[in-house]
Amino acid sequence: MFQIDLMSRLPIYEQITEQTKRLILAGLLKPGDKLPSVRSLSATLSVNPNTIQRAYNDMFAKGIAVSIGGKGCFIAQDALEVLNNDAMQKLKTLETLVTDLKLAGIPEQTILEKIENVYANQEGNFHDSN
Amino acid sequence: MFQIDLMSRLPIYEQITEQTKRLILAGLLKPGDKLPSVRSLSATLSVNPNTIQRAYNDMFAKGIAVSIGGKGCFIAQDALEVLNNDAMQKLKTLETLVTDLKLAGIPEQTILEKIENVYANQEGNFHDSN
Amino acid sequence: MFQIDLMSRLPIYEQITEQTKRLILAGLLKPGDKLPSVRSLSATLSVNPNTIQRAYNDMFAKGIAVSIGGKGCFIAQDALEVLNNDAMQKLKTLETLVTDLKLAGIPEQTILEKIENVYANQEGNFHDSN
Amino acid sequence: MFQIDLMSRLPIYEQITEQTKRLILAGLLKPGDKLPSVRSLSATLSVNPNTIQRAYNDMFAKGIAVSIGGKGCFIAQDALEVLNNDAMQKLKTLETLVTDLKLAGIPEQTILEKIENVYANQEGNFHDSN
DNA sequence: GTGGTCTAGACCACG
DNA sequence: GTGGTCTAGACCACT
Repeated sequence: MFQIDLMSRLPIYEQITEQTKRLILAGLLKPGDKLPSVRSLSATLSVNPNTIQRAYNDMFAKGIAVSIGGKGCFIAQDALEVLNNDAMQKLKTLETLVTDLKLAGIPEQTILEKIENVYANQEGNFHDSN
Repeated sequence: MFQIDLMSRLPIYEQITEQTKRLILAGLLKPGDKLPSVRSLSATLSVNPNTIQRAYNDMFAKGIAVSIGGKGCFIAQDALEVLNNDAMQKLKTLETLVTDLKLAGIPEQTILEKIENVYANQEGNFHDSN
Repeated sequence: MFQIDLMSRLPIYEQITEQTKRLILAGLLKPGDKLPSVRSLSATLSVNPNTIQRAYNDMFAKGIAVSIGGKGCFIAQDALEVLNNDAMQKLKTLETLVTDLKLAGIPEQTILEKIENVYANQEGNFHDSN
Repeated sequence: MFQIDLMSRLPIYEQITEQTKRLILAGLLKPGDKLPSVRSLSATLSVNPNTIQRAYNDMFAKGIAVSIGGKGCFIAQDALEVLNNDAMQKLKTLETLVTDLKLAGIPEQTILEKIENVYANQEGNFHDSN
């Protein structure tokens, strides 16, 4: 379910947050769905339970997930709203990235082709009807 | 010459490296140009000299700049090659970013417009013929 | 009869205790009245029977309810005394809360209006003569 | 500077967050002020550095404080905005608290007197001119 | 069983 | 020196 890169500059707990976000955007996790328990995910990923807990706390703080007493952790009902705000920020990142590419002499056509490819590919596209 | 954001997650020394790269791409710094001395830049930016030194070491390691004993630091002759490789990596980053935006339900048109805007804007555009 | 909020930081068993207190204060439950059986309340609220039992134990310990072997659970005769002590504690909580609001720059008038509103509203007001 | 109650139901890290909030509201900490270092506060309070770190992370997430590289942690520039939102929530809490007190038979006059006392007391009142 | 908190101690990156 | 991350292991509260 999750793929951890120990060498990444991104801390493990943020990797889990990020991947959870993507699973939600991809429709593989929906609001109300249960997340794996701290201990089980800890075992699956061979990561300390504290680190998993921290990832979950991170998601609680961001409003992506909620914790229910001795029951477990669940995707928040309004997780999608949070993720939409995220997308707005990413659009800005894209702008500076493209500016860099332009300065580096990359022709506009090259970039447009990349984008065509992404949008032409239907894999993982669960939101067409939304 | 440089603009440091103390709040950024990007370490200060990397901010200096990144901005130097942009100045080169923008043509404001050319191979052979002299970089400010560690002490003067330290004073200008109100940044610890160690941090400036680290930024310069970073650029030496990447082949963007060279140190000439007793004379100072200069933009490397083959700095532009290095920056071209950089651009290739950024193209990949762009691809995952666009994939995320697609999943978030951002329409392709929105992204294409952003790119149009960047390329339509002639500011700082010194490398059209590359 | 009870309204459980699974998301609340307040444990479920305390939510039941608190709401029982309010029902007593509102006069909807009187000393000697029978409380629902653990099993039936468990079913009604879709809450684990252990949790209901814990809530009842909580109320026994506080002197709000009593268990009569084989018959069921009942509101204690001196439940109202217990609740009066409760009110004294809440007055202290109110004081620190108002202190915080004052520090936050909330004008006294705003708070006085809130209180006026509560006392002006006659709903559920069964104890005016106490 | 901080007062920790190990027996409180409120976790230590939240006690630190809460007390920091009050210090800000009281004007004893202003935006831009430096918070004690993780290690020094850890020593002062005899609390594990991890716990202090968690408290600080909590404040970062809430926008009350910011962390600057190897420099230290500081009160965020817009901390006061965050605290104002906090006050709005507390006003709601006040309302339910007063409702409880009314039900418990506490006369309105008693409550009004309490509030008079708080607002009459000028101690720690740094915001009169704001 | 679940999540939540805390301690202890190590290591890294940044300034 | 600073903060940030992670592991290991313990303990508690709630369901």
